[in-house]
Amino acid sequence: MTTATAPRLTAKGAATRARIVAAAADLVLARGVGGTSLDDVRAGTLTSKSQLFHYFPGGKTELVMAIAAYQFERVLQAQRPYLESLDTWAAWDGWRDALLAHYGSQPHWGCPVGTLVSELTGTDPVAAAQVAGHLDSWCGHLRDGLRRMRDSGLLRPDADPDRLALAVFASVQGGLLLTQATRSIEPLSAALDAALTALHAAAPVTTRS
Amino acid sequence: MTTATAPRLTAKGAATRARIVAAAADLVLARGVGGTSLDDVRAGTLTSKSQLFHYFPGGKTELVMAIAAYQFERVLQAQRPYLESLDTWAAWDGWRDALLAHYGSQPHWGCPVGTLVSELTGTDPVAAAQVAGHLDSWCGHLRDGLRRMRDSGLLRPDADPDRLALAVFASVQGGLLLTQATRSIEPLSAALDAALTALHAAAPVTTRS
DNA sequence: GCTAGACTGGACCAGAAGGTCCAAACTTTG
DNA sequence: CAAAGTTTGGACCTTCTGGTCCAGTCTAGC
Repeated sequence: MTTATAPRLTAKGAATRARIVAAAADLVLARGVGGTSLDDVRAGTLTSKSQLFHYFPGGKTELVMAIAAYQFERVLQAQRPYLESLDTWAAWDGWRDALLAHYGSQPHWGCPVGTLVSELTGTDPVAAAQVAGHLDSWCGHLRDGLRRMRDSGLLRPDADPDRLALAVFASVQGGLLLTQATRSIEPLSAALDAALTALHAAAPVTTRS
Repeated sequence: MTTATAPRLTAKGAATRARIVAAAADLVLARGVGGTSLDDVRAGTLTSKSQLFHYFPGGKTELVMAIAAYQFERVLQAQRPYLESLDTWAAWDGWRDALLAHYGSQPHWGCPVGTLVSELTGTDPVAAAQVAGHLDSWCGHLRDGLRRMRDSGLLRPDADPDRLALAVFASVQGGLLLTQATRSIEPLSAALDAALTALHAAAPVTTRS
């Protein structure tokens, strides 16, 4: 739904659209949805108002959704290839390092997807729910990894992968929120370490990484 | 700074001001700062525009700061008396339950302070930093408790209370973010459990709650 | 090379938002 | 009770914002 994107796109059109999304994503990341006007986007992309509505007939909402998808993809990319195969303790460590490296090197802090959801729930619950789907998909990768680890005996049979995944993901999001608030990577680092510690606590006593 | 509140307040004036803050706090909690106009506040409090600027000469920014302080106090209240004496494992369990009970019973989800910081950083970094001070103060209580626990031997001497506090607090904030996104208390519950598990992992092997 | 359709520029609009102002009503206090 | 100061109402202003419209330009395919 809300997928009534422009009639058809030429190569040039697709490029322009991509340019708009990329630039707008940075603006929104830095200043939030409410703090970014379409005029800001226009100025930042050297386009005109009509182009914005040509490529995003749904207006600002549709643009924001496109930004969310773009940022989500970007964040997933930063966690590859670990995210898809969180089957071993080593993979989790690699994942942790990749996350820290990614967010530590960014000029802006905070999770591009999490902040969007937080801001949108108040003004546009429908859009927020859709963006929240990305969060769930992200969390799903953690969940899948933990399930496989339980099946392979790396976690105790009585461990609850769903709940653990939720907890680890909450640590990531919370760490990023504090990272944004304090302008330091330290909270994310501490949160990830503690989350992995909690994960290890669900391993059989015989195992140890 | 930014403390140039109205000249002097009569009892009646103080009551009006309090009424404005309380009602505006609910509005902002439900719809966000950007989603709440001064006209909304005016309508929701049965006041006039001039009163808003009479009690908050700094305009919307000052009102938002007052809301932040109000919500912060409210959240602390919900964690009392545990928050001030997180010296024992039992206190941590009580704190956990108090948090879950508080947020589970609220009509709106999400942390009133955390979401404010997240939204303000983009538009008003100065105000955001001030509100972030509340978060730090909150986290400070956790930190102090953990320090005392290390001193009393409930945590291993090599445990890092500051880092652990940061991690637990990140779990709370992240859990609340997901709680807001999924409209379920489950993420907060899972996050708190995992955080406490990580805390227990920093206890001497002889101790066990 | 011509036509249909995509692409672009920018003027324009209606409404909302934050904020100002002034005059009236009420309280306090000497 | 009268002056000084607080409290309240609401009209008004300016700027910004998302969104519309139309007229021109470019591009692809016949």
